[in-house]
Amino acid sequence: MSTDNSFYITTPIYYVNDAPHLGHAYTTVAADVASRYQRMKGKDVFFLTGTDEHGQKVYRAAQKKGISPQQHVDEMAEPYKALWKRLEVQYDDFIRTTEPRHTRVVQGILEKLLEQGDIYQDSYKGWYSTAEERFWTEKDLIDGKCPASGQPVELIEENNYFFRMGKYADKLAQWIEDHPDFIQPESRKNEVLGALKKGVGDLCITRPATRLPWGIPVPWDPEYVTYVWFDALTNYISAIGYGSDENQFRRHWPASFHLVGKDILTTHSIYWSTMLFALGEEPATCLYAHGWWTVEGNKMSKTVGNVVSPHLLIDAYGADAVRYFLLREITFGADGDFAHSAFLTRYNAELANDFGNLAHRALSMTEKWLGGCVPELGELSEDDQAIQALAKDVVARFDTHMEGLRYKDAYGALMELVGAGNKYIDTQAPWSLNKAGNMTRLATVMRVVLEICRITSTLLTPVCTLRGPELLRRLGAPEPQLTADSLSTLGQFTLLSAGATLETGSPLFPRISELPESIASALQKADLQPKKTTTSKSTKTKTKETTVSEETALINFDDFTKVQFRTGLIESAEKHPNADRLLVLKVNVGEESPRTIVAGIANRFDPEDLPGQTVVVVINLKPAKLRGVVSEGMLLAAGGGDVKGLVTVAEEVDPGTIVR
RNA sequence: CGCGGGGUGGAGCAGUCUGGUAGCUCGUCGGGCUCAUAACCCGAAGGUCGUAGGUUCAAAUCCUGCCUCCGCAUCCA
Repeated sequence: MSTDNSFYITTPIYYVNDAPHLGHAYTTVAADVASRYQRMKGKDVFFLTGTDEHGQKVYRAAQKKGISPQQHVDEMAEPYKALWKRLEVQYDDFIRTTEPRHTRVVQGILEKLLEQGDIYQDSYKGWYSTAEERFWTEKDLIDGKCPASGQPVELIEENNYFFRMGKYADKLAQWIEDHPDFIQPESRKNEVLGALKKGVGDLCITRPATRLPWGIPVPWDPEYVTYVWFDALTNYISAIGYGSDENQFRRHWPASFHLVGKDILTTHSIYWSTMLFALGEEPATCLYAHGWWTVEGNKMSKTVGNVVSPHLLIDAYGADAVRYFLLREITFGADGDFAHSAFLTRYNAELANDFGNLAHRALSMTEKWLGGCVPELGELSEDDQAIQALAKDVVARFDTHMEGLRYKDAYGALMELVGAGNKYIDTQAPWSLNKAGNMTRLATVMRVVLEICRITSTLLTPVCTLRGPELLRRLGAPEPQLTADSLSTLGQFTLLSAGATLETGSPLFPRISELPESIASALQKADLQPKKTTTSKSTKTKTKETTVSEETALINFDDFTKVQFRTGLIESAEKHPNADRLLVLKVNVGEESPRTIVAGIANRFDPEDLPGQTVVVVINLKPAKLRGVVSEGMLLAAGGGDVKGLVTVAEEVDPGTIVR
């Protein structure tokens, strides 16, 4: 059993084949801030992240590059480590699932579970697509073919090993009931309970090595390798010495928090918890599922994602600001939108105007009128006592919120103190005290403000890892080392040492008045309008975006003439019977009978609005079947994945007129 | 009947579990201050909390129906 002083927090291990993006950064920064805060409080912190390195995709990517899978994953793990460094992420360990210390543990667990009868062999039957190298269920198939490739599938029956997950389902349901804080946020709890109610079968945990050569071998049967979840989830204990260093393991387990994206909550709660039950261990204290970011109102995709590439953000705004925004902008657990305009607003309002400016005015007034040293704290007035009480209250509330990973609320509380500090300066009017020559009172007032800066920057240090300590240094305050006791004294106005030299310096968080050039051009490339703060809903959806982007490789005129365009008159349009985004159109292109054309424009157009419109059609495109309907051509439309308008002809022309 | 999340002053959100004067940030308007990063402080305008009904002394909050938006999945020739 871990001690009360232990704080063990994990991120998911990220799949090496993917490039790190904002989502990865979000989870990891959240874990980092929590662990830094707990470390500051004197907890025995262990912060684990890492990479998931097995599987078909990795194997194939390595083959493509002509290197060994191990070489490949060695290379691919680096971008993660590099990003964490730039983002000021301070993990205690970075586990990779190809490391012997991990594979050994997985194999050990397999053997243990086999021995106690929780693993058995059975046959697995399914439709296998050689082209896609994966199984499909009966209802996935389209016309009995592979839905992805259209290639034939075959019914394969193969033996595999199964974990008796179902055996532990009831225990898990009970555990969730008995531990109301186990799954956070609470709204997610019902999701998991719902999944449990639907029934939990056993889990297939192997694949034949012939098909999946890149995985952890099943120790007693070299014909098989361990399949993804069983391998990956085990990282949370293999990294802390399970099966090898009992003392270390007991010191940290059970983990305080597993941070996961909401998409992998169910697997984590069900697969992982039942695995732990089978091993005779408790699950983590809390499984926290956070939400997803959209970008400028759009879901993340490759192009859209570039707009918020973590490196781009760090270059443009710096790690402190990025970290702060991620945790401050949205409720941890809920979804949120990353809009650069919102970023600037948040940064300017809170870090630059409110906090940075508070520190700057405090330091420069003290320098100007009191010789640039920490002044003595005199007798406290009523106002002083009020703000002192607020400071203590804010520290306490901040702590409560941080313990529950309610970052937004924690920083909100901190901003209350900052606001109170600004107001305090205004009401005390130190400039008047200076003019009146009331230096004793002036000293006290400035001391109070400086102490507020100290308190704020101390609590901000876990998230603003650069400027937080920087301000403390300028205040002549030592690096914060809190203990459970000192947390209660942190809010007092007596911790700076009178007489210590202050350093005003340049503003800590300079205002950013314009969207950085790099961001603006990324937005343009991705064809995204930077959201204006005042844009109303109606204009947002109706605005026609005409930006043309994409540099395309040049083609010959000959190449161009290969594509035949004709005008086409839409005669009818109806919804695709089997796909939400598709419309099935009959289009007259000057031939005897109209063509059937399937178009992915259902998001934009209602079927009844289309008949009678003249559009431009590619007529010599190879017919293709889309969700069961053959499409004999293609409509031209403006917009990439997101259709914005059809290409039409201004003058009236007959159907079938050549377009070039 | 695929799964899930929303609809709260101009914008973005909190509050909904545990009914009881509707809150925060930004923006707008007016005023103040001058130490400061064109910043800070004060005040004001602006919402019958999507809609219809129900329960209740009392509903943003509980119940039922409906409308609507958005993710995921199938899918964008």
